[in-house]
Amino acid sequence: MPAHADHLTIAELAARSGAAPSALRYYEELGLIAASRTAGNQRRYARHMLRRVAFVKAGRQLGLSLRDIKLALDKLPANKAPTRADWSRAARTWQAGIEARIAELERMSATLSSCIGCGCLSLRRCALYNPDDEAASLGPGARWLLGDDPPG
Amino acid sequence: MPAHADHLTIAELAARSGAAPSALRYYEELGLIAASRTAGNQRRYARHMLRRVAFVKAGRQLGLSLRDIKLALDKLPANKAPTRADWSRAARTWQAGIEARIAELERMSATLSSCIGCGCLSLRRCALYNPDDEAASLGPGARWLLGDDPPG
DNA sequence: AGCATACTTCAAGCGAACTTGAAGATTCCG
DNA sequence: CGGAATCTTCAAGTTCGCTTGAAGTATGCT
Repeated sequence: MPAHADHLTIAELAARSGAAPSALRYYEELGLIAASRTAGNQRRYARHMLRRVAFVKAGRQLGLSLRDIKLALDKLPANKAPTRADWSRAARTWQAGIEARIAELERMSATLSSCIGCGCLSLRRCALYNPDDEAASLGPGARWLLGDDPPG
Repeated sequence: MPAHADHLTIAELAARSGAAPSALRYYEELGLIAASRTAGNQRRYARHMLRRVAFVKAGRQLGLSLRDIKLALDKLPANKAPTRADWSRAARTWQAGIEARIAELERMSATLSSCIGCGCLSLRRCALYNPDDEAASLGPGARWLLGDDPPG
């Protein structure tokens, strides 16, 4: 079952991408990748599909849903090998998101370590040792730890 | 249905924590939070449970599973208000993980921007424009983008 | 041509994290 | 004490991202 010239069988694509065959079929079902078919209805993948699968895995690693990944993939040509510029555009889609996520984690990390390091002197900002009544006074309460702004 | 003195009804805890009542019951089922009961079997939460719920939400925000969050929560006293030191210990559990995740995202971000910025001169390290054959030569292929080390 | 291996579809299952709905009990304001 | 609003349990449903299995077909070496 070695691949003919420039096409990969599903097992080959699976082996090289690190995604299971069942996952690849699922991705196809969702429209993230595509395959041509042999006379006998078996999938054959163009080599550039490998890159699409890598892109999917990268996105998953970033915590993106397949739906979001598809949005990025939809911007590049489906049936011919994307150019370097195509991939650049797709990758750029994610830069802002990654940076935002990093900033969020750093904020979280700072919040947690201020609780740890300072003995919680800054009660107004300490989500975990914030007196309940103070948290309650903010309305929905303690929500600001989770994305909203702290109260001042 | 305002809360008696120092206990919260499930709706009150929900409103103040931002978690749905159904989620709170689910958390209880998993042992992340606990409640006492009225004579008529309704839940009443001690105020410090608000902090536990905030901790759960913080963990979810970090991308942790409820199972992992439980592991952290299990280290602090279940039925009395944890001390500042207790919370510090619990929060410290997550510091390393957050930092690792930040590092991972930064690595990812760098990989993607090298693809974008440099015109993919560094083909050996560019996951998205890596020639297929090179990726294939690494065995399972392109996996290093996703957590393993790059090949050199 | 024979035969092992790999492929196909389709339906069902799974685990995580909840939500929804039904049927019934409780709480508490007036 | 009446009754609306809230609570209870329990079972089932939902979305996501797959995996598993059954039943049947194709591929490709010898």
